[in-house]
Amino acid sequence: MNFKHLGYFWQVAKAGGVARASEQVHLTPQTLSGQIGLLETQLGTPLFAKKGRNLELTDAGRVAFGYAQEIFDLGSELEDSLRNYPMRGRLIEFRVGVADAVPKSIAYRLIEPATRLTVPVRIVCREWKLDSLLTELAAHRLDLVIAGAPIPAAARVRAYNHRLGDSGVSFFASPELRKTLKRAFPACLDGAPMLVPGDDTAVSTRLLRWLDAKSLRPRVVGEFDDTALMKAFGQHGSGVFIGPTVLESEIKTQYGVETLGRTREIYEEFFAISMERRATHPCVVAIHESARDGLFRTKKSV
Amino acid sequence: MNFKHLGYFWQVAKAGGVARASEQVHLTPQTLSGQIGLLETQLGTPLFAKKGRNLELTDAGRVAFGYAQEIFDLGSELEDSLRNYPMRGRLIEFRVGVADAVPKSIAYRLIEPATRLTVPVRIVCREWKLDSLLTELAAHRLDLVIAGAPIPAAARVRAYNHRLGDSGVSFFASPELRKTLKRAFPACLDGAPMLVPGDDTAVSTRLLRWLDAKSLRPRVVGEFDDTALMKAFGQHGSGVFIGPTVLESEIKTQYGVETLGRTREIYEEFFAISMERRATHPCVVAIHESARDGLFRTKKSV
DNA sequence: AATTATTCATCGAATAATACGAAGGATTAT
DNA sequence: ATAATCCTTCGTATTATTCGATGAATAATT
Repeated sequence: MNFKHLGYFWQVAKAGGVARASEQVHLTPQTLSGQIGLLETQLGTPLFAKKGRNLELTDAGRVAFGYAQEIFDLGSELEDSLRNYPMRGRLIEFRVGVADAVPKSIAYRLIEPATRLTVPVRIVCREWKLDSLLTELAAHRLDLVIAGAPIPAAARVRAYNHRLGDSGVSFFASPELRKTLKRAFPACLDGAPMLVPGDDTAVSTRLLRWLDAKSLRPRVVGEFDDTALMKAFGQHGSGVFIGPTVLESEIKTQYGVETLGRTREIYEEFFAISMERRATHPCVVAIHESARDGLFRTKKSV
Repeated sequence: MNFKHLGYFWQVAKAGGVARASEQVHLTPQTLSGQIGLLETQLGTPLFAKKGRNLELTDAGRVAFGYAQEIFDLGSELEDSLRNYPMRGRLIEFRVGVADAVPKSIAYRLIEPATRLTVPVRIVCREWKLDSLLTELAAHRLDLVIAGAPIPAAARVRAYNHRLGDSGVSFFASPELRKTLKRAFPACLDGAPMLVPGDDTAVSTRLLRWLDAKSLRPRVVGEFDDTALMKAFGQHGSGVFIGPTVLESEIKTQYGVETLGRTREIYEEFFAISMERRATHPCVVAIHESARDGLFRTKKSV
């Protein structure tokens, strides 16, 4: 794939003709025509067809143009990102927002790779409702937002989602509460006291739908926006609660609770939301790389 | 942005050194070294740092590598797509699946551009539950799936979502039913008979949450997987029903119903799901292009 | 129907980018 | 210490690209 040829093709397609493009690029028409010809023979299919005295993209040309558009957009984005890159040795600030529905321990695991850069980093962590964080992100007062759901379409913000990972959920109960449950999982949930996440979270929707599908009707004794608070109530036996399976052993030891069961039919997803299509901030790059390499898979879980 | 330089940088980063890369690319080390040096001066930041007698990516280098990876992936994907492109003149088959929750008229508007290619096209339309369609897609028996929601994470299919557009929803009622409603919108919905979409659709979740937030409690007299059937019931006054605002005038004339009101707080989204990250099938390209150019915005609506 | 102004395609000559060999500095292994 | 790797710098040779001139096709104008 010769990217120089592709670049000329892209310019000509944008300009709508060899002549117009040649002015913009400061090259002669015959150069462009020749280079595009080379690209066409290399790809084995014509990209332009004559329409009157103008050129028009063929269907294959339209496919190629779509790719070219994306490729050169990425190229100039790369240039922008690195042109004024922070000098090495200077302190880098990384401002990250965490939606309050995301478990703290998950947030830590996701963000932690950002602290392991070669350059010194100062992390500024902000926790809030997702829509407030997105506003801050749009105003460039945040570099990244960690959330449990992609950007809602209602929030008219031009930002990009990057799926970092997911996890099934486990059901937990304090030892005393567990003794009161007679039946096996998941039947034991029917009529059991239960703590659920706030109703504007994705996982609460999935949980309620799952319970409904299984005809299980627990008594909902509490609804929490903050999962840490929910676990604290659960620790003292207020009710059964759920948490990501990847944190199962951690939750058990930290809160002294036991696992009732687990399912992959309910799941939590985690997203990094940023203004650029691709990461430019070194900390964001580190987070993405780490997530891609199986943040959760490496641990013995799921 | 010199893509040749970037390509060498990419090769060297992958191979983990100039020497190893030089063997794979059949070039001498000093060539690679020099070309990368040019890239670095052009970008104004070093991409590699010496680590012992080896090279290591700098933070900026990692950013660049991420971009390069994506760029060259796209490049080879483009080559694959066009290398054995269907000969022009031959009949092209386009197999598209439509999730049954998507309104027919929306599906038509989304798919219609695919029929306007220069080459003759035969469209094979399949309508079914989303998960069945995704299975067909994964088996390459479908080229594209049109759905009202992105791929659920539960469906472990490697596919790509492309958001085609969205619309707010309008509330409709037959003239007779409307006369029985005394209050203004949206208060009139309280206690009114209502027809709702099936409970596994995204819009039904948003509708119920919206009603709940406004403390409106309609009598749900019917639940429909197929929106066309829902509208048929609504036509005869069985209950209030919703539809995308972009179809408002069409629904009014076709079913002889009247608009109670509309909101953007409830919305429907439409997605094209395909196996490739970018479209290669000419029909898919046409659909994407048309959607990007504002499929809904051009019509007088929203 | 002939004219004019576009447009793209083709051909050798000029130019700029790229690749290589030789030599040198730096780091690790023997 | 000495050899083996590895990356870099320099000057030159090769290659690919670009250009001007020319020809052929198309569509609007006279």
